Amino acid sequence: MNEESKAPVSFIEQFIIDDIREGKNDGRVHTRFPPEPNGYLHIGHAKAICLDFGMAEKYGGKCNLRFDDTNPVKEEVEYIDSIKEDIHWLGFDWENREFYASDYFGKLFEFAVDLIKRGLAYVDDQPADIISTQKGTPTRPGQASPYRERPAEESLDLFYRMNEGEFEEGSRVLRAKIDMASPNMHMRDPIIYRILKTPHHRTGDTWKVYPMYDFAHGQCDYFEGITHSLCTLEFEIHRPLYDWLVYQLKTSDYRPRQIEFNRLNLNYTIMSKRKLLELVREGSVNGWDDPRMPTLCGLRRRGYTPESIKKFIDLIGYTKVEAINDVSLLEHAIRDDLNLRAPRVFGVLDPVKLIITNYPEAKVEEMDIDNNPEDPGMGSRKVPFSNEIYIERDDFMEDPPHKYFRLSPGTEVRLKGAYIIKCESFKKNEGSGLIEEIYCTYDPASRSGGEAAGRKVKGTLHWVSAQHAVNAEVRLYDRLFDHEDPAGQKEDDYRKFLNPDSLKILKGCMLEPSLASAKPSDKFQFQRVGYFCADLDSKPGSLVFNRTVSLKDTWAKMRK
RNA sequence: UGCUCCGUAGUGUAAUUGGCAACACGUCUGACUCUGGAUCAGAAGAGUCUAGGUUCGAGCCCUAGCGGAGCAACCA
Repeated sequence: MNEESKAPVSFIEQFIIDDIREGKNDGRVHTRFPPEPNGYLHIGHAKAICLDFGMAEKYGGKCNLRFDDTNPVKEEVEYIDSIKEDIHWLGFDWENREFYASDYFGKLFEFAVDLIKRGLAYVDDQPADIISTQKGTPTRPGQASPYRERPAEESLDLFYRMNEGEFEEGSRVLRAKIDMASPNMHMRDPIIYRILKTPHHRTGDTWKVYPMYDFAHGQCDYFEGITHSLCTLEFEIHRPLYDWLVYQLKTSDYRPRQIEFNRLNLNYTIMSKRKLLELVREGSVNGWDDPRMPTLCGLRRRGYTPESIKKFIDLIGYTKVEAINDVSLLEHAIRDDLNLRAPRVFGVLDPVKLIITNYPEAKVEEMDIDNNPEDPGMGSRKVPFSNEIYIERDDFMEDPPHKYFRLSPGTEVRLKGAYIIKCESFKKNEGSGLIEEIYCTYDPASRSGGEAAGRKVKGTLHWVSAQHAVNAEVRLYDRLFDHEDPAGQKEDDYRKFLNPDSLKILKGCMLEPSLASAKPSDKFQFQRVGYFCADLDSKPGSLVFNRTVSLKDTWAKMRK
């Protein structure tokens, strides 16, 4: 027996625990993740993936990957590979259980035939708008279709002919015969099969009729032996239909159970696949994997790790409350993760030249600097130091305000891993007001690790030797929208809230030479600045880094 | 004016058979630091949507309201 964890479990996990204890379905746990291949996975899907695969893993069960491909008009093969890649990236595996709803088209068709024979389904010859108005409204019961009592043999004949391609799309549908007066709209003789002549990406033109979601999902669960069918809240109202269909299908005591949880919402972004597609098509972002996108490929390119995403999802939990999560929690999760594993490096984003006037011009020293103070095991590296260096423009002020700990005329500051320097003078372009060069002297005895190294100074700066620096482009990403809930504004289109400053491209950034060999997706902490990762576009000689997330900055906060 | 679901600090979650409302993020202090950003310590912040009821005792149970979300695609 494993020792029980004391952490509280979600209501879903509690259901699973109870079901196991009661011996339901022989105590099996078998879940499924059922994406529709019509777009890229986003962090909201990650929440479902972590639950589906996570519960199976934790309770010794299995989780199937099942593509929900019942609508050939909307679905494309191109998405299938990206979906599989993203799930694997998160660290989950479905082994050989890669299924498709279309695998079951034959069995589903047979089941439909069976329902017709049992008088539980009928072909309706009416057009969509008539069927729709006959359905009534949530407050008013529906009316029976004139075809509702049509003989089974007639429906059967028509259904077969529908599938032969004899009838036009939209001319006839197959409906379950349930209850036109049900307070639940989904029980008012739902359409279960429609005619579609678009070829299917897997079954080609074998079929001319395709099952609707409601007629496929629960039955597929049943065919696969799924025990816990976990989905989002909006399917709650479908559950009676799910149960009704499974009841008609069942041949034993085994029953899959649908449980609904809240979807993931994040502030300052949108999660709708349709809108994300619009952003891509309209060029508001540079593709599905734009680092500003909440897609898994976007987050990956941005520098997020799978561990950080799982941690975040773990933190927000599963409930039935429609919640809007704060991005700062996501940012906390990635900082927390990268803090332990990202090597520290020096990168000057907005360089200004600093000349150490008493340091020999031709001299170069190799400074030994820790790769990660959080983890001595990560070792150290040599960083060249010389008389001309770059520091951050922000790190010098001609007229510093109170509590400014950085460099200004007459003050001292520590160059991280090197010497203490004192600003003696500076050169300013009188036209632009821009500082062009800063002149300092250094204290040779203050070298890190040296005899007088213990001397305290208020500030420590990062720096890069000018002659050794490698040039790079740095992309500063910020939230995609400047409104907390861009999609929730009734009056305004979400596009109105696109943040014009969501991407700032910096050229001519100066990085320490060790970064010259950085490979795409390598992650670093640019000390005092933030976490960065080499972009897919990065190549030796033309380096590109993405800012994943900035470090917390109390100075910046003080200035507000 | 139907049905279903949901209302706990700013945000997200806890509070296993009713027992002084807890944790994380965020915010604010302070300490420490060769990352102002790590870390550590501490603080503020809800009396659990409202009103009744049951009970010695209710966030948990009951009733009635109020508020929010979802449901009327040949989408999933």
